[in-house]
Amino acid sequence: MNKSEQLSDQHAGRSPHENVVKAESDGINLRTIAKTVGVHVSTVSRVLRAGPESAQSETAVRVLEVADRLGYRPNRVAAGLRTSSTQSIGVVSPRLHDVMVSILCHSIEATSRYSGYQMLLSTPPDDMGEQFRSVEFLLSHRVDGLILTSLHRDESVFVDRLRELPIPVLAANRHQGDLLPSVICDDREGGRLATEYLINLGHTRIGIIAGSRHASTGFDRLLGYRDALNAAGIEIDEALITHTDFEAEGGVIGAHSLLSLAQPPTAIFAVNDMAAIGVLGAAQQRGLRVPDELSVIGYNDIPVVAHLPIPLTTVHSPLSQMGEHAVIHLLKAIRGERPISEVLPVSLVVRASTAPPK
Amino acid sequence: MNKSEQLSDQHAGRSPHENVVKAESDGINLRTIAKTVGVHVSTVSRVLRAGPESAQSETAVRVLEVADRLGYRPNRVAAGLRTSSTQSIGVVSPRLHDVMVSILCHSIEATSRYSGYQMLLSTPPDDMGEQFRSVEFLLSHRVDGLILTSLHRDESVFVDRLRELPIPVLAANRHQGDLLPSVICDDREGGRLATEYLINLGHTRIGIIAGSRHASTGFDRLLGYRDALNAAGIEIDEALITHTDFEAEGGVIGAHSLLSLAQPPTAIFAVNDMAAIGVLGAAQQRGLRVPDELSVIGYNDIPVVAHLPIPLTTVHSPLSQMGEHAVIHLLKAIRGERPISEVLPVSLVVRASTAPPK
DNA sequence: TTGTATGCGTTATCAG
DNA sequence: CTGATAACGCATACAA
Repeated sequence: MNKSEQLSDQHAGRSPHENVVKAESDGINLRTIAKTVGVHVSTVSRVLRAGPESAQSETAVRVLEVADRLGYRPNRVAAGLRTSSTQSIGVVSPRLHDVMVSILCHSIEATSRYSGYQMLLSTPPDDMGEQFRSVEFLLSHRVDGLILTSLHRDESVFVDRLRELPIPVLAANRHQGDLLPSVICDDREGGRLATEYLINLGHTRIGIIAGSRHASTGFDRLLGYRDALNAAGIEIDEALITHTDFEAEGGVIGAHSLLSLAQPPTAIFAVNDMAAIGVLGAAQQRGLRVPDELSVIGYNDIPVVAHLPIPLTTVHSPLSQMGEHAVIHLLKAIRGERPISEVLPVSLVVRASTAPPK
Repeated sequence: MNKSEQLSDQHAGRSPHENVVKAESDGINLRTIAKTVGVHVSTVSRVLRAGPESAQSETAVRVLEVADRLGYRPNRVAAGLRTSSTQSIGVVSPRLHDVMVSILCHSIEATSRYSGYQMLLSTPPDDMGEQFRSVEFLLSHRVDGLILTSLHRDESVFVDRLRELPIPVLAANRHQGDLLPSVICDDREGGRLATEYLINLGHTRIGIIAGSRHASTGFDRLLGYRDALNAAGIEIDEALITHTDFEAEGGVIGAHSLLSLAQPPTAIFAVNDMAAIGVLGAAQQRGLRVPDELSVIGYNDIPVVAHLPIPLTTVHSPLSQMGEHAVIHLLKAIRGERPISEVLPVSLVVRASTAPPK
């Protein structure tokens, strides 16, 4: 598809002479080719842009051949200035160190690259002010569209500003009601699934570590938790609901706080896997055997949890699919289509960290 | 430092009128400002480029004020075309889903952004052919420099091509001898430290899961392993050396293969933490208690391993520092300084997964 | 099918 | 200190 990509093989078995050519290749542009072939720049531009398959004329073939030989690499910066399309998308994604986030970004990048787009990634601190600075930064690089993976709830000021931008903006992972088109996983249903499973095992006192208050993911999973308890006719004890961050440390702290209650829970639902790992650690510290004395359930199904000494029961979020779909939707919006939202289905993965209460 | 960043606050409490202005701000460029103020474009360019602190003349102040009011965002694409410097760096980093890699990229991005540079990230499959395609792709976007975090050993063809590029190229994490400047951690010393510690505990049969053969990290850590055994006068049993990938799955497989030996090891050194987690899982499956019946030591000290039910003894690699220094060195090279290499010191972190053999 | 001319937004050079 | 002009590399409307 892209000229320069196809050319890359050319250099594999090159002769000393071609080496010299290559050394000069920094400055190979349309004009160089035009001069070499003896045609006008615009002709070269047209031929190269049409691609090898549609090389009808004699000149076209010569142009392609010379471009190949000189190792021409199109200058997307110049093209971008002219067409005001840089073939790049900006991604604002705090907390890249979180596996869940890095898997998402991995997928976003792979899908973009496959579509001929370059990802410009910014991973600022997780507050909307910093995120908006990243947006401004990416905008100055004239990205064609934006994906934000870490929106905050109730920050309509920033969302309003995002909506005013001259390029399509898409939310992934976390959403903002209907204010921005989004591709997310069905967090509410996932929270319900996890809680319902624990209830079916016989648990009635179920603690939840609900993550950061500003994340729609944790918020929606908590809604699902309430849904399941309500459906089962179990009264909700607000003391069993605790908020922390999404790190293992938060899981440790949250678990200790829950397990120190007068009537401690027999099961804990952590709304992300890292926190669940922290819960496992806290249980160990308190001499509680998992799952016999405490059931633990996580969320997201990051790869490591299947390989823990006690493999974790968790809710599987299709993270790669979420990234892929986010890019697909964004590219459609860039091409002028009306952006649409999507909610991806999740599923429960039962492993060894859950059992009936004793 | 950057104009547009400072301006972002302007819109926080804007009036309806300014809203209208903002809606048109897509097309705000130097010419717009020049026309509004009544000066020439080049004047505007100079003033804006000089910054607010050096606003001497009356005109300069007016220009700045208008730029502010109109919400001017400099077009780095256009500037890049003119100056042939896009204020961006390309990063080729396969395996972004690996926490170790994502922490490194997180740090690279943060340092770049802090320095006014944008990171263009590509995370292709981990083979040099794909990586070189990514390089070509980034080159077409005219990045000012490149960082590669996943070089392969003995692929001098590709390294030669990298050396011929018209921009500075730096290796991070993995190196290629002295062929490319690099910022890495002291993997050989880390491997030695880990092995020496096990030897001092009394272990003599120490298995090693050495990762992929093409990674200098695993290779160097294996060298350190040999160093320590040699120094202790322990003969090296090649049967105790196994190669897998860097995933938990590989650790499981490697551990089972080692523990099935006629004379199984009493300790296993996995050259990365995820593999070590896999070893813990395999031990569990075989009913081996860690650390009493099997000592396990990992590598890198990714955050999760401190919170495992059996906190992992491991070698701490300064990953964030590595990313930071890589960017600093690369930016120096971009400014024309001679690129230098660096080897960062590592340290042993003793936790609960290691003990004397029974 | 090919050539001509123009402009994308910015910066740099030079003259005033 | 400011203004005029050209150029970066490419794409396109238009004319031939």
